[in-house]
Amino acid sequence: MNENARPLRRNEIRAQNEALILQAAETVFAEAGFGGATMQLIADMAGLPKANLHYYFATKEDLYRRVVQNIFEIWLHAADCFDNAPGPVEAIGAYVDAKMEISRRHPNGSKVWASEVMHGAPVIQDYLESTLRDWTAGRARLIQNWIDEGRMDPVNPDHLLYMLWATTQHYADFGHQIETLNGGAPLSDVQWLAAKESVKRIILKGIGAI
Amino acid sequence: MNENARPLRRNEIRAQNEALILQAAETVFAEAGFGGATMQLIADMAGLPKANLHYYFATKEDLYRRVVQNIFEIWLHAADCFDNAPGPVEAIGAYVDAKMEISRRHPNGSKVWASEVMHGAPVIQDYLESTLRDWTAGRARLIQNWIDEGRMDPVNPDHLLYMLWATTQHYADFGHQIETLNGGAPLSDVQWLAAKESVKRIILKGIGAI
DNA sequence: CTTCACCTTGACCATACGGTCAGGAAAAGA
DNA sequence: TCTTTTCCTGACCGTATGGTCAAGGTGAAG
Repeated sequence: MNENARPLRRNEIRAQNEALILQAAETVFAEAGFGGATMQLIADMAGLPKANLHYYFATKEDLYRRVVQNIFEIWLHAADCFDNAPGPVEAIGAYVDAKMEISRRHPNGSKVWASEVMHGAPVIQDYLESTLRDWTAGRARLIQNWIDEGRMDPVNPDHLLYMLWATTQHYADFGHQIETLNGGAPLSDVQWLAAKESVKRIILKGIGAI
Repeated sequence: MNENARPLRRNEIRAQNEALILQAAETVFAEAGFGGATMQLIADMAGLPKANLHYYFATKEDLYRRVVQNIFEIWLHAADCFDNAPGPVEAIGAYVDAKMEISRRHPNGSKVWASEVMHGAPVIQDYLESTLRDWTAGRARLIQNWIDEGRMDPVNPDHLLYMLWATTQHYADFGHQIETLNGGAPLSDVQWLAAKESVKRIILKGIGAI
């Protein structure tokens, strides 16, 4: 860090180090889980002494909480495309694209999120009960409208949303399994495109939107 | 354990205690992850002293390995319905039913499996590369045959399989999230049925099998 | 230059964890 | 009955972990 000679300003130091730590923490938490992650490992990966981590983040849980919150932001943001779309084909298509892109670009974030939820969401239960619940209810209403307008089959909106989450996040959370089945190589650009198209095609046709 | 007075025979003792420990271990590993789980916690949940765990399972990793292997057995067994079915509708329908039932009856097992894969499959990598790869290749060939016979759309068999895994396992791995969005209550019998039918309907229609 | 607030870090601490072991209890076999 | 094998467990050990702290370094403000 700070390879060039220019001394860093205060704000830069703080911002840069926090980002560095959060990045390293996301990786380590994703690879080892909360319990398996150690502050020492995160510190090594960030290239800082362990004590410095505790200067910026008081406890391991604080650090973890920040990591999870960051992911939740990204996660929610992906849903914007859902709102400004004229109909189910565009909305769901764009949503799948966005979430697949997240799975590809932020696989570690997705894993941390999955791990957190799997362990009973000890840290972000309140988010689930407020923000996520509201978001889900709103999108379910949107879907119901499309159904009422005859633009898609009468499917259960909740289960459709679960299906969208499941299929897209699977490519991040189970990326290692997919990679192994792909002969040990990560999916290529072409394969990612095929995955996206597969998911979109099957779901959109499955709900009678195309 | 051994509530009635009858003394247990050797074989019974061993079998009973191993089962007790494996059951407790599955729960704890699912709730806390490998790193977060402690032998003490597993021992408490099994109602045995910690030293007794190490009598039956030498190390924490041995115990974990056994838990994961048990799950893999169940997982693979669910695939039997795939083989003896006359066509895609029956095969995929039965497979979804079976996997949804596993998600409902063995949510902890599914979580441990997911956790293991998410962390790079340190313990069961060889299974992925042998048994699972073979299984997947065989099923993909089956699907390709159905496509060639014009019994379903020309979809990518691998991505279809991923979709089946993702959607069904989601109900176990993200069960807590679903429960929260369901007002804090577990899915009822009716809701589980609706979930199954939703998944089957969308996928089967989505691949042009119905 | 001086002062002050912020940043850095090696050394340290208490605790909790995985694992060991010796010695006793209980069942199986003779 | 006596012997052998298996099972049980409290007490213990070395280590690794999350977290603390005091002392020193460094950019900003006057």
